[in-house]
Amino acid sequence: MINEKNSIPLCESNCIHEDVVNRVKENLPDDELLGEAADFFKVFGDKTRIKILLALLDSEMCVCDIACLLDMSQSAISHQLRVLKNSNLVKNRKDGKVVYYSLDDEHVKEIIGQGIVHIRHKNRGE
Amino acid sequence: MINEKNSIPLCESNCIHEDVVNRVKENLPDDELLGEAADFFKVFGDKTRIKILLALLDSEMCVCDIACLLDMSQSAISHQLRVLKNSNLVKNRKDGKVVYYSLDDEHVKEIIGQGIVHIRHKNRGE
DNA sequence: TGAACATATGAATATACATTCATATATGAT
DNA sequence: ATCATATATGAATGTATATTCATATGTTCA
Repeated sequence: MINEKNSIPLCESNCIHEDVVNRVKENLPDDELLGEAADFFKVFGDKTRIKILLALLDSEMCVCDIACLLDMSQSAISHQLRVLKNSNLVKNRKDGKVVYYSLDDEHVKEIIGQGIVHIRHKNRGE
Repeated sequence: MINEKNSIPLCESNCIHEDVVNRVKENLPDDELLGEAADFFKVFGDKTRIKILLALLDSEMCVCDIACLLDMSQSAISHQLRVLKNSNLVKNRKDGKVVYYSLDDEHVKEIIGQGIVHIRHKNRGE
């Protein structure tokens, strides 16, 4: 069935509030930036990585120690450290056989902090 | 081959820097809280959801308009809104057939803002 | 009551990704 | 040079999840 001109807007083809949609559309940051933002938060969306970041907030650590701390395999930790490094959240230095990782972003603490604030707020409310 | 007593600590079974590991272990928040924090950030780790949140930062919107804005199906948006609602990031009100969604967390703006700051900083540096 | 419509939802599918396993690389010690 | 060790990495696997599709629910209007 074809929509006639001046018919009541259908949801599938038209917006109900076209003015709102147009205004919001103009204000949205560009798509690529939003994709990068999503990828950034995705990094924090894993318990193992959160733990690694919090651990490094305390002090630099080698792969081996992180694996020991979290009771996980060296390989798993190494893979995750690569993710964190690709996201520019950690950096590393090599000392002989040992590779030490440390934070490379001064915002990590605040970001995780805000997440925890949200949780506490939410847990209190319900 | 069995490790003898007093042998040099092996990475797989022992930590290299036991003191550091022990100190960090004491300072780590409890496991459940970290899991919730990870789940919280996971919600931000999706481009569609980031867009929805940013849109709602501007004004409340109905499902239909959000679908129109993002050029996605009503069903996909509805599913994502449920995720956002379960995370207490959005709330809704019903007006006849139409359901309007709006933000339910005053931190959303700052959290996404920090993500974008990180991206810009990173993109500048390389 | 029945038709049109806005939204919600369960199942299916396709894709992303975390961990494991096996192995490669690099460094230090003997 | 050989061996032990610390880390990195590619492939495989299992699990999580984003979207689609079909359909259910709830509301308005005639």
